[in-house]
Amino acid sequence: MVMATEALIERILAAGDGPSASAIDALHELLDETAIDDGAAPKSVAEAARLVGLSAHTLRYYEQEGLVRPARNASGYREYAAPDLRRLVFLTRMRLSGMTMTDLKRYIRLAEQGPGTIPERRRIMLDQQERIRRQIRELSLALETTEYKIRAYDGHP
Amino acid sequence: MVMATEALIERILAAGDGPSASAIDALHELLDETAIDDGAAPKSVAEAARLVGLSAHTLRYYEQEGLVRPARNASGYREYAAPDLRRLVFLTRMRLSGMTMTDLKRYIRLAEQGPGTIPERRRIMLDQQERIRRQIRELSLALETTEYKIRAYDGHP
DNA sequence: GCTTGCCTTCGAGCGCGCTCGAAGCTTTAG
DNA sequence: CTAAAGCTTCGAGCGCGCTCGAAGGCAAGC
Repeated sequence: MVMATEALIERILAAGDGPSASAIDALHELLDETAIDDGAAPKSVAEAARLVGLSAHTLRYYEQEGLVRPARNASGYREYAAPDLRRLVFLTRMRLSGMTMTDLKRYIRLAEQGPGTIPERRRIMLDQQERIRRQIRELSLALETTEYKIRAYDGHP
Repeated sequence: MVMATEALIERILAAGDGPSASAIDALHELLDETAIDDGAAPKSVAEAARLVGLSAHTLRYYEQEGLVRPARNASGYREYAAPDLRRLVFLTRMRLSGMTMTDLKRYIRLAEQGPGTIPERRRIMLDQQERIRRQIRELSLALETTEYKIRAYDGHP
């Protein structure tokens, strides 16, 4: 299963057209969350926003919703350290995959309650995984449809 | 490219867990739009809605937005014939793949203006195709993340 | 003839996830 | 010393795509 997925990703990435300029693509360099350097200086809200391709406004909103709790410096400015950034990457991926704010808030709340909530968190991830698979199936169908239309427009019978 | 995508779809579908009960899955039986029988009696709004997994309310809304124009019977009831149903399947797939109502309206308007608009329609489909590919890449990344979490929860080091 | 259920139009409402702007403090550059 | 850029909080607003409810017409079964 894991192998099938990795092969799939390879295929899709190979089928792409080189490095893209999309803000979202920043995440592609962060495939492994541990790629975020623990030793680096903490990031400001704008830097963190750039990292995950969201706006600073949105990051503040996420904090307000309890999804992330960056430390503050002496002036009250947010400081996103490595664990905060890793969490942001996680949050962004889950949001992009269609997980709702409600579910994400529930998940983070559980995560902050310690290991006792692991079974429930595991369940949430399994459900989300199923939703993602269904979405990929839907997208594949839509992709086929565009291919069909384009072929027709290009005069293929 | 087409081959790579089809191989991809096969993999994903093979990785699934058999027939699902999701309303959206109705579309999977309609992979080929020509699978809709031209000879069959036209469908009511509720039947058409069931076919594509939307609500009757939504179908009326689509009509109001000019996306589809079913005929009416003597009592003013909508009658979705085969071409209308095919269009509904197309619309639903495009919506599920994240195409906006605005773009879809533009596309349909062009389609109703005849073959002169084919270059522009082709362009729209190419853009949509690119968007779908990016989405699949994002979803693959999210899928990996869920797999990573689940493995961690299952105690894999 | 009456009930049941599906159909019609219309306009208003809504949930989600941001998104923005105002008013003010801090830091940096010149 | 000043200006510019970036940070803070707060509350309001918004765009999308439905979603719903009211008020009434039509068709079929008892």
